[in-house]
Parts: sequence; C-alpha cells; structure tokens
Amino acid sequence: MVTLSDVAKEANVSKMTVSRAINHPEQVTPELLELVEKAMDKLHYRPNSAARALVNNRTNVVKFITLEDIDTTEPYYMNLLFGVARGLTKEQYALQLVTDIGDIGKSGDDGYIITGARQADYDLFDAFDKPFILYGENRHGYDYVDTDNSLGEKIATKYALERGYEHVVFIGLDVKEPFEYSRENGYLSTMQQAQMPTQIYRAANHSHQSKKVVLDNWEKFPQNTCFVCGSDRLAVGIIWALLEKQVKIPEEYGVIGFDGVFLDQVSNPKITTIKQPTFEMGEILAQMLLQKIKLSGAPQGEVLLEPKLVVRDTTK
Amino acid sequence: MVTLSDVAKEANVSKMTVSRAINHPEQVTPELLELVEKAMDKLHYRPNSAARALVNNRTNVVKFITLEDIDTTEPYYMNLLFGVARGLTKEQYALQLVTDIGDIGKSGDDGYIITGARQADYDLFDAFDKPFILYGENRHGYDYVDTDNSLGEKIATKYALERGYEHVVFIGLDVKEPFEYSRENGYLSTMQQAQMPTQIYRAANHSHQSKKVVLDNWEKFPQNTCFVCGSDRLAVGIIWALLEKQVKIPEEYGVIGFDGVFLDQVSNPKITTIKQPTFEMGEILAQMLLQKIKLSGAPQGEVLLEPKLVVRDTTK
DNA sequence: TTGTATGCGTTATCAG
DNA sequence: CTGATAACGCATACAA
Repeated sequence: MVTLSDVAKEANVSKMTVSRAINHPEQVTPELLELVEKAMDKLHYRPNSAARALVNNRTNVVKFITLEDIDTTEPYYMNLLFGVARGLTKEQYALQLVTDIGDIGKSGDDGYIITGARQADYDLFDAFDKPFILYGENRHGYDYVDTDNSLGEKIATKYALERGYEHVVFIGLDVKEPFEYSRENGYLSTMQQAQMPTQIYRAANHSHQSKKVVLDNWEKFPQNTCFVCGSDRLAVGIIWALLEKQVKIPEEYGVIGFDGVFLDQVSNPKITTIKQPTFEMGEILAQMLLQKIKLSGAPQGEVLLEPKLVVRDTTK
Repeated sequence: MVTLSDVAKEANVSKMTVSRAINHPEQVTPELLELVEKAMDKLHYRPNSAARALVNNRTNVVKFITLEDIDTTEPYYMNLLFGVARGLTKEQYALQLVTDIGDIGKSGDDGYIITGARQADYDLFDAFDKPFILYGENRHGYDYVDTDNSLGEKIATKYALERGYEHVVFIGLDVKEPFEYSRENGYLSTMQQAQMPTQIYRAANHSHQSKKVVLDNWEKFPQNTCFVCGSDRLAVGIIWALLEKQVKIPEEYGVIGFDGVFLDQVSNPKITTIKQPTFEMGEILAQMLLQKIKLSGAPQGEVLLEPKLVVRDTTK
C-alpha cells in the first residue's frame, strides 16, 4: 500500500506537504505542488479512507433511508439509488440502506438521504444530529431534491390539448403531500389558461385502484378524453380499464403517465409519460449531502429538476 | 463519543481487556467479561469502525458489481440489493455500487459481490486480488449463491401437469448460461418422467420477443397448453400474445413465469410464477463474502435456495 | 511556506 | 489471563 510517507520520500518533502497538497493546495508553492503531484501519479497513491475518516471523526458512510413501502415503487428507487451511489463513490463515500427507521442509531454514519417521507415523519428528522437531504418536495424548509412536479403535469396537459383531446382529466394519487399538490396545480393552471373545464379524481397508487375509478365513472368520460396521471402505475390501471371497455388507444382515449421508470416500457401499449431524471436526482442528492457534511450542516436549499415528455403509444 | 478507554475506565480494566472481550471473548475470564459487557451497555459503547478498519488494513466497504445491463432487470436487483445491504450493515460494512467494471480500482474495498456475470466475464475475476462471491450459477468453481433453478422449473412443470394441461411448452432465455440450462433441465426431466413430449423455444428476455415466438408458432400450440417460462418478462409477452389471439386464460392456455419480483404483480392478469427468495439470497451473499474476507479468502462453496410456486391468475 | 510532534480509536505483540 | 506499548495512515497545531 502506498502511503503519504512513500509519496513524501519520492518527492523529497515531508508528509505534511503532501497532505497539504491534497487538502489545501493553495498553501503550498506551485513548484512543490507539481513535484508532489508527479510523485502521487507515479506511485498511484490513493488516500487511505479509513485513516482519513478516523482523524476527521467521520465514517465516510451515508445512510439511504426509505420510509415508503419498498414494494410499491421498487424500480423507481433503483435508479435513484444508482445515482446516489455514483455521487458518493466519487468522494470515497459508501452507502448503507435502511428501511427500518429504528436501525439508524445502530451504526455510524455522516448523514442521511431520506426518501418517501410523509408529513407524519417530519418529527423524526428534528431528532437527527447529522445532516440530511430529502428526496421529495416539502414545505418545512428541509433541503430537498425533486422533479419539477408542477412543470411535469403542465407539459403533459398541454400536450394532451395540443394533440386534440377535447377533454383532459387528471387522475392523481390520494395523498396529501406537496408533490401531489404540485402535480395537480400543474394540471389546473394549464387547463384554466386554456379555459377548459377540469376534472380531478384520486386513487391509491395501485393499478387496480385507478382502473376502478375509470370504470366507476365511465359515463363521465366521453370519447376523445385524455387521462393525465400522477404516476405510471395509475396509467397502467387506466389502460386496463380502457382495454376492458374495448375502446381504441390512442385514437379514442389517451393516457399520459408520470415517472418514466420501467413500468412505462413493460406496459402494453407502452405509455406516453413524463419521465423524471431519476438517476441525476440521485447524484445531486449525494453531492448536496456531501457538501452539507463538509460545511458542517449548512443549508443547501431546494433543487427542482426538469422532467421530460416521452411520447409512446398511448397518445395520438 | 464513547471509546474503548471510557469503557475500560468504567470497568476498571485496561483497554486491551475490553478489546479482547469484543474480539476474543474466550481469552478473558468470565468475571471480567461480564464487567466489561455491563460497562459497554451502560455507556452504549459502539466500536469506531474507521479505527478498526485502519488497524486491520480494511475499508469496511464491499462493492456490488452489476455486469448485466441494469435496465433489463431493475426491480429484481432491488430486492437482492436490500438483502445484501442488510447482511452488510449487521457487520458494520457499507456498500458501493458499480456498473462500470473500470471503476473497480478507483476506491478501496474488501471484496466484491458480482451479479449478471456471463462466461465472457470470468477472465476478469481472476485478476481480482480481493475475495468475491458471484450471484448466479457457474461451473468454474467460483463461490456463488443462486436459486435452485432446476427445482424451480420442476415445480412449475409438475404443477402445469397436475392442473390438467395436456401440453406443456418451455419458453426459455436464449443465453448459454448455466442457470438457463438448469431451468431447461428441470422442465425436461419432469416431462420425461411423465412421458410427455417436450417442446422448447428460446427468446431474448423481452416481452415482445416471447410474444413473437408464440404468434410465429401459434399452430403448434393447441388448446390446453401451458407455457412454462424462463422469466416473468417472457411470461408477460406470452400473455400479450394470448390476449391478441383472444383465447381464455387460464382455461384454454396457462402461463407460469419465473422470478416473482414486481412484474408478476403489475401484470394483468397476474402471473402464476416461481418466486425466487431474492432478499434472502442477498443476505446470504453478504454473509458469505464477509466470512470469506474474515478467513482471508477461504472458499465458501455454493448455495442454492429453494424457490416457491406462487399461484395467481394465469393457471387453472 | 514547510516541517515536527502529537493524537484520532483500535488491535497485535510481547512482557509480566 | 491481563496490561503496557507501538503501530495503522492521516491531519491539526504549533514551531521554525
């Protein structure tokens, strides 16, 4: 193993100069800096993460906390997770996955990335003595990363109108959470701007729930209706209902989903959807948390990323 | 932060006795052991993982390497990953996710869990200087964990016959990998035992591929045929084909999938499938790797876990 | 600007 | 069986 000392010897300086060259390069003269860098390159030096962690009183570990029931959103989180992992690994950080909130104190960590948080969970967070970043909008001032949910449904609604659907209905998730309100607002504002009447239904995030909503209210959905949905799962259920009614997709009825992870592609027909930049969000989550750790907890603010419309087979 | 010294003081012993009480309890007298344990409890002592890693020349980090294209199997790996994470966290280990094999040398680690390995990848492994465990059968003597693939398809085939399907066809994955051979063998041996004629088709692991296979060979599948599949993805495609042919599922045609992760449940109708114990396999992978690290690379052998038949709506 | 000494928390070695 | 000491690799405080 190559250590600081080895590099120091190679460069004919002291260990400290090498250490400084890495952590505070501005404190060392350009000549020495170059010498040190050459020596590091030559010896393929890589800092020992454990030693660094020990002296800095860190663990170099971040916990990824999933509060939501994993089963309902699996593929979605997979992308987020790989994004987080990439962001962390760059900085020599590693990951622990926790689904049981009680497990948090059981091993060391430097901070948390929290997903699937609901209003009811916010109390927990105030007890944390480590920095954390939420994945998902909140109105409590916690740092977070999310898709621009409102923009997403604006894009979806606008597209439905442009494609000539005469009625656009919103099928949302029946949760009282900021991200859902944002999505509904995106739909509402676009419809109002177009001076179109609005119709909103809500269902739990299961395909058979949204299917039921459509079947139960079938008489309210004339031909040439497009369903703008709060998730791809809901979109899938709506497609089931439409298939059962033996109507034509996308000619007679349109469907636009939200998420764009996995489900949209394994569905038949494939779903036109609002795709979230899941991987990128994960990477940004990691960057923000690492930054927050470095700055001993300084607020990092809110980041909203642009979703993109992906046109497939459920819109004309 | 509570350290060894604090515990030592509390128990009126030296640091070393505390350290030994933790790592080599058999080397310390029962009386002292109890004293130490009480002190640890009282002070809520938790070993500093970084310090431990430093002195043991470890990183306490394991890399989870996904060689297969993530997109094709996402939800499947999610469960595996959470299982791995649980196994690691128990031992204060953390995780790094890598999809690009070139990233392996870039940061420290104590070992690897490798998924999606194909014959072509085996050369890479011999270059590793750290312990690793494969997820997935192999015939090269590498330690691995997998489902009992042969048993899985035996169960599926047997069930299809029991339920009175007169023809049972196997639709497998067109990869030349041990797990696939095992699955085919499970089907073949069961059919031969029942003195039934066999029929095998293979397709890439995409729903539209298996759909095509069924449609292209439709005349070879009389009523009362059950399709036993190498994956749920293939099963989904077969269902699409059957729906297109407007035949009755499960009365006229049956379908049995393989995997039992996510897809089987979001499909409509829901798929009868062979469910792999994915989470458990992940946990065992972690345990085996940690053990192998502890024993400086000693072979851990092979572990096959029993899959389970989950009856849903695609079999009568 | 650079170097020296010291300590982070733990474990192995060796002496008692 | 138990304890004192040194060492792991790095970074901070202080001295030069």
